[in-house]
Amino acid sequence: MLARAARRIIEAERPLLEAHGVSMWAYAALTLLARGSAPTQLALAEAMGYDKSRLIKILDGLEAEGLITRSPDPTDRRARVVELTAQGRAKLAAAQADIRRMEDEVLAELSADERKTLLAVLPRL
Amino acid sequence: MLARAARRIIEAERPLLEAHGVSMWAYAALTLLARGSAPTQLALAEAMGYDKSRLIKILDGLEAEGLITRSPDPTDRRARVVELTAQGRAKLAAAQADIRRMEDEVLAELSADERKTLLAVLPRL
DNA sequence: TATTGTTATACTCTATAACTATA
DNA sequence: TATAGTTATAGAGTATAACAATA
Repeated sequence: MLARAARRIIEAERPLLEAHGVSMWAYAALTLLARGSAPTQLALAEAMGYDKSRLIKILDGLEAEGLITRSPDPTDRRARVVELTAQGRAKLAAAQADIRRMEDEVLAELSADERKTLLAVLPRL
Repeated sequence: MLARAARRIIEAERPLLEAHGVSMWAYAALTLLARGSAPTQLALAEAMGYDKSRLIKILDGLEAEGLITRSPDPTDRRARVVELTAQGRAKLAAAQADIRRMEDEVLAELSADERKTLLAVLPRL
């Protein structure tokens, strides 16, 4: 049931993200970067539950579009600090607005109590 | 959040299913066949949200292991009726028991009310 | 002509191991 | 020697179209 619900949401997200020209994983990366809790590529990959080697081409694309910057970490020159640009923040905000709208439509199928419980429970699973 | 929760459950399922020698999609097929609501291969594929051409090798495997039978539909000789064998039912029951145990452990993290609401809400999403 | 099951093929996604540069 | 980022490659998963048999 979880997988089915997740697939439904992902399918609903796909056209919205495509309209903004970002893939699902790119969107996930932007979202986590906006939180600022994953400064380095490895930390970001782990936070996303993604592989560091697969993350590279995602970041390559985002960097080429000017949505993020990669700069060497002064305290450890092996590592690279990934940061959102102003464009990146704008793109994320625009995409998030569309997705929130879609999510609100889906959640409207539930009662207020159900919505509350679902949103409280999901992060704990 | 949905995708993350679904992934967690799927990861927890993987070793259990492997111990029984069935893949995730094979398990899904067995589960739907047990309900008897998807008699033909096409109906089964649609019920699983899977592609009919990908389903073939799943069924090939299940048939080779003696867990299902494929027989021509007398009313439409293009179609094949897929049915669980006694072995198939036994295999499914054994796997389901392990998975239910795992699910109970996960759900034990929630309160009774939360469990009830979650299980009522998920099928509707 | 359309549909069921099947096969083949191309394409994407994923996992793994190696390489570099730093530590 | 170990780690962060990168690259390359092989394998699994997926999508698509074509085909034979039947409707």
